[in-house]
Order: sequence, then C-alpha cells, then structure tokens
Amino acid sequence: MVTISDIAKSLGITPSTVSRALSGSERVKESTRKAVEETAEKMGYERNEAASSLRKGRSKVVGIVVPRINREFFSNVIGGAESVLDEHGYSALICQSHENTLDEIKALKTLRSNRVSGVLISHAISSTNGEHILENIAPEAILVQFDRVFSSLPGPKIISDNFHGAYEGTRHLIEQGYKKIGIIAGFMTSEAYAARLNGYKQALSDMGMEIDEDIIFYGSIVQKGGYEAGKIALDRGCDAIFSTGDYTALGALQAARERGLRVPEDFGVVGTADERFSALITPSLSSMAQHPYEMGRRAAQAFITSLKPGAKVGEIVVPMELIKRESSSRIQ
Amino acid sequence: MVTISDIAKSLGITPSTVSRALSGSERVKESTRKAVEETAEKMGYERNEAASSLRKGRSKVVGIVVPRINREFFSNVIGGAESVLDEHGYSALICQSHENTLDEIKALKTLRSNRVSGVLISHAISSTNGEHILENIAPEAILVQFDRVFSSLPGPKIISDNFHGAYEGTRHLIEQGYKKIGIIAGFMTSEAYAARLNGYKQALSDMGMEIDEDIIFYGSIVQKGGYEAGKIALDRGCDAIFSTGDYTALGALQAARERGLRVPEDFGVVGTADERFSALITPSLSSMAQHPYEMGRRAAQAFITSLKPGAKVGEIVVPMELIKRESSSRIQ
DNA sequence: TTGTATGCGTTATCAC
DNA sequence: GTGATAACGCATACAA
Repeated sequence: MVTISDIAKSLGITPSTVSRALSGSERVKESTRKAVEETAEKMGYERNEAASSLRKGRSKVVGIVVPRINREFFSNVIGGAESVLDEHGYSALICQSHENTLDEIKALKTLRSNRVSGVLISHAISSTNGEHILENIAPEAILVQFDRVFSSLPGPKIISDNFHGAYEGTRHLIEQGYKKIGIIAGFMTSEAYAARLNGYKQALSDMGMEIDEDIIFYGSIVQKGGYEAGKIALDRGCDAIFSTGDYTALGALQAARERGLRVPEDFGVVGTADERFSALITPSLSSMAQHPYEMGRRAAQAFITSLKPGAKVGEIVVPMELIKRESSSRIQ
Repeated sequence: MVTISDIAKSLGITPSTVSRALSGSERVKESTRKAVEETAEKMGYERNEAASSLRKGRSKVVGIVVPRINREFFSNVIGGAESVLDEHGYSALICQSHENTLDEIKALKTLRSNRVSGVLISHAISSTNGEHILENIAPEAILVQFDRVFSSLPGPKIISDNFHGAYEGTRHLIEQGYKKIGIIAGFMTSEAYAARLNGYKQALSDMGMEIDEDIIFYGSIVQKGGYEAGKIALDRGCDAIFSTGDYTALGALQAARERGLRVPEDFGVVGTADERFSALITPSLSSMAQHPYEMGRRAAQAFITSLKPGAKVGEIVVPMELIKRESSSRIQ
C-alpha cells in the first residue's frame, strides 16, 4: 500500500506537505499541490482511514441505526442518506436495533468504538426515552434523529408531519362519508405515533365528530396486531379505520374481508407509510406517504451542515402526502 | 476515553499485558485476565477500533456491496449477514452499486480505504466480468460473492439453485396444462440469469416441449420491461410466462389484465424472488422463493470461516422453493 | 510555503 | 507470564 511518505520521497518533499496538499489545506503552493495529486494518482495512493481516524479522533464514517433494515421505509431512508454521505466522502455503518433498546445500545457502542463522526438514528419502539442514546454516543459525534425522535435530545431532527398527515387521512375518510372511524394508533412512547393520534383526534373534532376511546387501538405495529384491532373495531361498529402503518392497515383489510365486507363500500381504510405493496394489493390501499428517501437525504445533509462549527440545524418537518386508492374511495 | 494504558496504570501492570488479556491471548495468568476484564468493565473501556485497525492492518468491519439496498431481496440478505457478523464482533459497511460498474468500483475503493477484513458482494448487472472486483480489493481481504457471482473469481460463493428453481417453476406451469410458455430471462451477463434460462429450457425439453427463441425475452429486470415483454408474449400466442423476477412477472400480469385475460385460467405466471407484494396482490403471484436472509447468514459465515488460515469454503447452493399461488393454479 | 517533531492507541516482537 | 520497545500512517503545533 502506498503511503504519504512514499509520495513525499518520490517528490523529494516531506510527508507533512503531502498530507496538507491531500487534505486541501490552504498553506500549500498550487504547483506542489498539483504535483502531489498527480503523483498520488499515479502511484495509486489511497488514504489509510484507520490512521487518519486514529490521529483525528474520528472517522469518515457515519453510523445509521434503524429498527430493521428490511422495512421499505428504513431501507429507503438509508438509500437517501447514503447518496448524500457518499458525495461528501463519508461511508455508512449500518446497525439494526430490532426494535429493542438493548440492541440499540449495543449498536451505539459499536459506533462509538468506530469513532464515527455522526449517528443517524430512528429509535427502537421499546425505547421510551433517549437517555441511553446520550449515554452511549461520543460527545464529539453529531446526533441526527429521524422519523422516531425524542424531542428531549439535542441536535437536528427530521420528522414527517405526523400530525397533519393523520389529520388529512382522517379528514379524507370523513369526507368519504364514513361515520365511525377507528384508529390503529401504535405505541404512545413514540412521539411520531402520539402526534398521529393527535392529528386524528383533531380532525374528528374539527369535523364535529365524537372521539371514542373504545375505538382507539394501541400497541400494534404489525399485520397481526392490525388484524386483531380490525376485528374489534368491526365488533364495535366502525365503518372505517385510519391506521398509523400500512402493515396494520393490511391486517384490518384482512379482518374486513373475513367478515365478508366490501371495501370501500362497507368499510374504508387509510394506512401510513405507503409501502410498496399498498399500490399492488386488491383493493389497493390508500396511504399517507412519507418520502423516506428524501428524509434520508435531509438527515445526511443535516449531519454535513452540523460539521461546521457553529452551524445549527433544528427540526425539519417533511410533509406527508395522501395517496388516494381504492380502499377509501367510496365517492368517485 | 479510557485506554488500555489507563487500565494498566490502575492495576500496576503494563499495557502489553492488558492488551493480551483483552484479546484473549493464552499467555496471561487467569487471575490477571479477570482483574483486567473487571477493571475494563468498571472504567467503561471500549477498544479504539481505529488504533487496532491501524496496527493490525485490517479492521473489524466487513463491506457489503449490493446493487440497491431497498430491494427486499438485498435488504434481507444484509439483515442475515449482519446478524452473523454481529455475533462475531464485526460491523457491516454498506455500499450500493446502483447496478453500475463505476459505482461498484468506487464502493470497493472505499472499502479498501477502510481496510475491511472482507467484502460480501452481489455484482451490478452492468458488470460483465469480475476483473474490476479483483483489482480493487485488498489481497488480504476475504471476498465472498452471493446471488450474482462470477465463477471466474476465487473465494466462497453463495448462490441460489437457479437452474433447478427455474426448472421447477417451468415444470409447474407445464403440469398446470399451459401449452406455450415464454420466459422473461434477464441479462445473460449474469450467471444467475443464464442458469435460470437453462433450467427453463431443460424443463421444456424434458417434458417434450419445443424451445422457441421468439418467446425468450432478454434484458428486462423491472416492471415496465416485464410489461412490454408480456405484451409481445401474448401477441405471439403464449398462455404462460415464467419470469426470472417478481417485478417483471408483475408487469406480465398487468399486460394480461389489459388484454382482458383471466389469470390463471387463460394465462399463467410464475415469478422469482418471492417479493413481499407477491403474496398480497390479486391474483397472488406464484414465485420461486430464494431465502435471502439465509443466504446472507451463509455469506457471513463463509467469511468467518475463511478467516482461519487454510480453511476453504467453496460454492454453497441454497435451494429455491416453489410457492404456489393463484397466478398459476389452474388445476386445484 | 515548507519542514521538524510528536503522538493518536493498539499490538507484535523480543527479551526476561 | 510479563514487561519494554517499536511501529502502523497520518495530521497537527510549532518552528523556520
């Protein structure tokens, strides 16, 4: 492997100058910079990131911690983040929390061991506050939260406009003439889900409808839970469900089908996240889209911006968008 | 940050001994090992991976290069690989090639700069041979290929049993009574796709059916291409399609629907990869499942095994499995 | 603008 | 079984 000393020798200068030239320092004559760059290219030099990291105390790596990598939402966020990081010479170290605080802590420790420059994280559903995140992140590392965030933690936060998204989705169901609309609400330990529930409630009351705690279903984020909630919702006379996830919405559709109900005529459903399958199933599932790729880009950009001392990025809210499909389109 | 010297001082021994104790060397008294471990725990020590990497010449990181991270197949492979790597103290550095050889090379350079111990790769569709992979990987790094592999390259390869998978899928269609079965074959620069085409041909000839080049459609791996191929297949009198991907199969279904054909009565389809949506669409799509999570685990295990000098892992073939669904079930 | 000197934290080699 | 020493490659403070 070629080192900066090899380049220095070959040019009859010292490693310091080569280092400066290569890292874009001002204090290098233009001609020597060019010479260094050419020689580096010619000799096939590649910076030893380990040495650089050791010396600088941090690496050209950003950790990304997500509950599960194989969720469409998260894999798209990662894709977006990676595209921006890549432009700036950073790599992404990916860790999964499996929705589990202990694994989340382990992931953060791994990242700290690797002296990552930043951590982009969407917390596990079982994490009820961000204490463990602060405790296991190096003070120099830049923390960026996305989607599932703790507002108590410092640093940039990229979130969907959960309140207005749920508001829109619920209003859409009301406008379609549904009279008793339940919600599959998720876990209130997550601010994202809490905001969605609030949006739902606000839409109901703005439209003069009653809020009924008996048709608010907590604690489900997978298909099976949505199915169970759907059955109870039907028992309790619901003719529609707003769901804070597409998998749970899928479960609700399944419950309706089992009861022999027609969708959307007898029962309406709107989900959240616009998973790939939502457009493909029959009936197709209306959903509040979240733009994960864009969120990933924003998260990475927030990291890059925060690298400059003094620069502050606050909360970035990405709008959600109602994708109307068959499952809620009773009126043409 | 706590270093091994801090631990050494606190115990009145030298850093060398602490290092040995912590890295599981034999030449350490049991009692001192215990003392070191306890003190390390107590002081909150975490190894500086950068320093370790610099000294050892390689890091506790494995690079994973995939065409796109947001394909269900690849994100599940990554998930499987990560679970095994994690057990062994390795992290995963993820790079995307975007199906593009230039990006693939860039990814490999990044990984080499990071002195990764291994590279797990499924090559971009535009890479027609593995020269650039060999050229851009450090000689010490362990190369493991999965799914899309070049058999000309050395090292472990984890592949689906593409030949028999396609054979099974095609035979299934024949058994269901379809008479003229086309294939959406993909790119022949990829050995995986070539093997599938061979399996298809073998099934046809074993069952006494003619192979017709006019209904072999090359070059499509996305939905739109499958749609175009499907239309031509119908023009040419096909009553079934075996597709080497589920997205292309989806396109073929779309073409059949446009022509007003009933599936599976008038037209049968079997896809490949068993994407999540395949079970959820109507009609549900029969598909050759590939077990990506398992393939990821195997790939990572192959890496771990190859770490031991002398250990050799060859080609591991993971069976494919026919998932019969509505799109091909003409006979009950 | 360039050179000199030093150290980041770890591990390997050697000596005891 | 433990200690002393050196070196991995790079980036910076300081000097010139």
